[in-house]
Amino acid sequence: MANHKDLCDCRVIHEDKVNRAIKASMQPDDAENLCQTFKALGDKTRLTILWALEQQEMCVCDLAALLDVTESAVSHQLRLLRTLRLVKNRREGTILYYRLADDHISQLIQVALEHVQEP
Amino acid sequence: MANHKDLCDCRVIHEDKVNRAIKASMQPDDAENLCQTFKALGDKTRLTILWALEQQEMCVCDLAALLDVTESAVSHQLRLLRTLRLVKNRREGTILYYRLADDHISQLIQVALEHVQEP
DNA sequence: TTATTATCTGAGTAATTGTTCATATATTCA
DNA sequence: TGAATATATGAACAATTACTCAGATAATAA
Repeated sequence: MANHKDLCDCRVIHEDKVNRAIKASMQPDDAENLCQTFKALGDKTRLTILWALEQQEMCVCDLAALLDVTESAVSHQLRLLRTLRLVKNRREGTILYYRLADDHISQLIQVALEHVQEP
Repeated sequence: MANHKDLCDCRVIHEDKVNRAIKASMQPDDAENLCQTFKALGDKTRLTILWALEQQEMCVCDLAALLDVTESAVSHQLRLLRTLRLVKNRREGTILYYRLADDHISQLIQVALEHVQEP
């Protein structure tokens, strides 16, 4: 992040704008979490997982079959998605069924879809 | 992506679920663009740029000052954001003022913020 | 035209990341 | 208890990526 104490080191055309932007900066924690969340969505495998889970809960090996990758790969990705609270699971015997954690994920995908489908 | 013709190669517990997920798959183009869009949002530099532009239009060198990186780095990132239609610019003399391309970007950040700030 | 300013671009590099493989854990059933 | 199944984990490798540096455009002003 910017070291805002020596702005003068670099060329600045509109110092007022820069200062306004600095004041409006996000909380570092929020910025970091936001970044991680979008990063999680920005991968084909994980996005496909989330899109599938939006319609129905699924287990690891079914997701692996859908994605045509190893179950290990899916498991690694699910751990990341769990950590970021994007998915939850429930156990039924030895099988873990994953589902979306809340409605925000659907919303994010929906808005982004609108964006990319815009003429 | 999955080669859906030889699902039998890998272990599947709920074939119906997998087939349903396959049927509900996104258009490959949409999936790709969606992925690129989220990937663009999933970077600290670009996210900071977008967050700043949500409040006011800014030029390259001001963004460089805000971020404390070279103008070249900002320019590279802005090119990516332009390609994905996340930002637009207008020229005033030699200066290019960048702004968000449409309201979707704000919405995406807003929803994601709600998610990460959830208790 | 030439000089200056603002931005862009290509190449090279260091850091990050997604995958597979091998192995470990956890739950169920005999 | 021990075997079988579903998932998780750690290490290692290949691919991607974000940055800096050096040099190229584009618009303005003298």
